[in-house]
Amino acid sequence: MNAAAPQGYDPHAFEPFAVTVDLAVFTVRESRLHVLLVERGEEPYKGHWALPGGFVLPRESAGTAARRELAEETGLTEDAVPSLHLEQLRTYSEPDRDPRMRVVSVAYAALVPDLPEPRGGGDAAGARWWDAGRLGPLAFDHDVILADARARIGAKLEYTCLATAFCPPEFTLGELQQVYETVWGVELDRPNFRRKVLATPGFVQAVEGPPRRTGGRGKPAALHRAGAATALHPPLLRPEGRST
Amino acid sequence: MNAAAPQGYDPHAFEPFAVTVDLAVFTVRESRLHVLLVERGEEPYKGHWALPGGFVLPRESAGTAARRELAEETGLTEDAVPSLHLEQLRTYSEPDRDPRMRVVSVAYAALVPDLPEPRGGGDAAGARWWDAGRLGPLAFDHDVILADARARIGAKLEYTCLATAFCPPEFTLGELQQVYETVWGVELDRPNFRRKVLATPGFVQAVEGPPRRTGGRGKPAALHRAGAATALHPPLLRPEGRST
DNA sequence: TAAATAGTGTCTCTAAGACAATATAGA
DNA sequence: TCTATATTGTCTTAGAGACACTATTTA
Repeated sequence: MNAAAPQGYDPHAFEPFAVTVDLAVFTVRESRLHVLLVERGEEPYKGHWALPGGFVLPRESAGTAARRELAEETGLTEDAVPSLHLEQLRTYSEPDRDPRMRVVSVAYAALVPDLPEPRGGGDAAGARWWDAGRLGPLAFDHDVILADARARIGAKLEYTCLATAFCPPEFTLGELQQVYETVWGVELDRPNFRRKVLATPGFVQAVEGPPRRTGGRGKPAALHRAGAATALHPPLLRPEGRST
Repeated sequence: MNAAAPQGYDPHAFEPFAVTVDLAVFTVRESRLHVLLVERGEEPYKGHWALPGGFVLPRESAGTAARRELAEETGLTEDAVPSLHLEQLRTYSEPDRDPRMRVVSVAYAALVPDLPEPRGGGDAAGARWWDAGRLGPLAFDHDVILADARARIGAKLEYTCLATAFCPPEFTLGELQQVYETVWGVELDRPNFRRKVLATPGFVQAVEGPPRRTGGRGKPAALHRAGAATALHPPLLRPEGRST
């Protein structure tokens, strides 16, 4: 953008680039990784499912557009959305990724706790959660975006405290472990997981009041909140470097 | 890009988005991290230094544009460029990041071995290497992009075999260690570094022929090539989690 | 009681950190 | 010789993996 424009370049003369955002919104539901998809009502890919997203408006950054879309698609209240984890993934710009026109899409990954089914605020009329392990082909290049998003999230669980973003404000260590096991597709040893989490300062903080909560019929578990730490040193490496 | 366009949206009616790439090209020179910058000859930021970059052409992907710019700016031959490490960093899209028009820029980081001063093939007339630790403010938001790029590269040295991308085809373990020390800004214990690198299958492979090379006046070191591995399991963590 | 989940303790082993000692070059 | 770099080896310690055992709930 600092180099001279190509000879004779005039931004208005070329077919312009459209810039959009696409969102891979993940949650953990019933021990399965789920992703929020919307059904396309128009060609191309009519009837296929796609990642939610939309145009970046003329005075918006891509990040702002992504947060706006996230609020619209999840139907969450204004004050709940800013606390959700949303991170830029990468940008997809193959010339023919959309047959209608030249569209460059900035992809984002969002992590949310288990939410009710979306009641579309905007375009999300046909939005629902899908088991990320049982998806047919998605519209456009969204299979690739989704795979990249899963890989990124799985990797970040190793060296960040991101897993708490999947949990409600108060959670048990068992629930936190479920997040790791679900995203990584492995089983972890409970005592060792517990030792690691508690040994990392700021990962979680115990909720002092002795209230406890049951997960079914065993012993109630102590509740925790997300701590202030964001990085995990040393990391919590997934067994054998499998990537699902 | 799947949601309906905003009411009355016509791609030609709005001020269009321009899409560019910006490159943070790094090398290690004389034990210092260097970055390739170009001097701006026009307003805005005339006389300031900036990351090399340019427009994404109508039939190009951003990745293709980045590789094209990398070839132009480094002045390398066609066959040398494809082997260089080039990775997408993230996209910068604040509405006012360029005062002239709406420009969305996809940033890339490139790692190259120590190269001669660039003799500009194209727009790179005023291109040169700068010590990344002694930079004045750059044009546009390029300080932010550069900082993000350094952080990413430093982090990736921990869990990938990327460091070899800074080295010539054959290198000594001391040179490889220099890469880590320079990028991280720390000193590492030589025997331990050596043990770790050699214990990671596929990180480096010894060059069998007993040719050796001197770095000054000590004992000559054995030569190695980059191996086939890309990931580092377990990672080579930087001491104390400092981020320079 | 049995079954299920939460939590504690312990042993082992890998690998990283510290650092001594040896090897081979140039000045 | 001395100095500088490369290379090998050893001791210690932090932390992960495996797993036995105890605690507290519901059925």
